[in-house]
Amino acid sequence: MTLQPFNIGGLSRQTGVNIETIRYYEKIGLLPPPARSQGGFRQYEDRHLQRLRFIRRGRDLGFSIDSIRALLTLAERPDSPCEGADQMVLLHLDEVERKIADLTLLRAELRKMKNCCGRVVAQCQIIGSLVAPRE
Amino acid sequence: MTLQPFNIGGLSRQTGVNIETIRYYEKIGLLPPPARSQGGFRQYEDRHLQRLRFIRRGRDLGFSIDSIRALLTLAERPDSPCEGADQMVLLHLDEVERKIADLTLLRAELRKMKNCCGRVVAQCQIIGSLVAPRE
DNA sequence: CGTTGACTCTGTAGTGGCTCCAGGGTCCAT
DNA sequence: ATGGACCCTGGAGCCACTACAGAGTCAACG
Repeated sequence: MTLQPFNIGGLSRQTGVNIETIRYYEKIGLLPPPARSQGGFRQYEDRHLQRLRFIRRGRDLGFSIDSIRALLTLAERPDSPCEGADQMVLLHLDEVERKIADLTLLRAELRKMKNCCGRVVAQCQIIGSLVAPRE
Repeated sequence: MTLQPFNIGGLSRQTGVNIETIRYYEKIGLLPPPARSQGGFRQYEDRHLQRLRFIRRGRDLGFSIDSIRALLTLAERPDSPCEGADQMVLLHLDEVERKIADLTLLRAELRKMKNCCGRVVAQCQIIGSLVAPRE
């Protein structure tokens, strides 16, 4: 538990979130604006730290800003049903699985392409398969 | 072999590339500007079709616009050595493999998260793991 | 008390690769 | 001559940041 408020740099170090990104999150209303010092420096408290860690973790898991916004709203109402969260995870999981499938196909294509002729472009398999894909 | 020049809509249909995207490719110098009709319509020829198909295929394979530019330059010089193309494919393959690995980890995390409690947010595993990740 | 140097502020613009739109002009078949 | 499909340009918007300029603040040291 941090008792003293800290600057944006401290918050950045404690969360691994870029300073510019923190300010950006404030601008788009994801992180509440903190108090300011007399000179105008942002003074963060523990609640900001908690919230930013939540956001960071959500981003690391690949959730969009909008999804995180929804998850934060949910998290703030401990008595509300959590189907919404469940749905979002399932949706996102689907998306991730689709991406993995796509990239796996891509990888296969690229593996077919490599092992180039080693000579000149005219015989090059890579260029060739871009001009007309091998079936 | 198409003999008559065709409009942007025709080029779009033959390649599956959006009209707006075609104009964008022209603007960034990826597709050479075609002749124009008296009224100012773009009139494409076979070489544009070939080139755009190459671009499309490169994009489908996940290459960046810059990489495609380089590959096109290579493709235009049939006598040049094709190490460059080889390098680019290998680099891109590495990247794709890294992405697959990342997404696979992500998928595992998301699978751990799902099967939510089915009740309220206070006991919700999803929200919980965003607040403090399970180890 | 003054200076130094690390830190922070605001506002704006840029990234990639498109996509969308408004407000107009063109083309061609009827 | 007209209708409807097509096309034009220029600019803004998308996502989630990132980079920068030019200025101001803070705290420790001498």
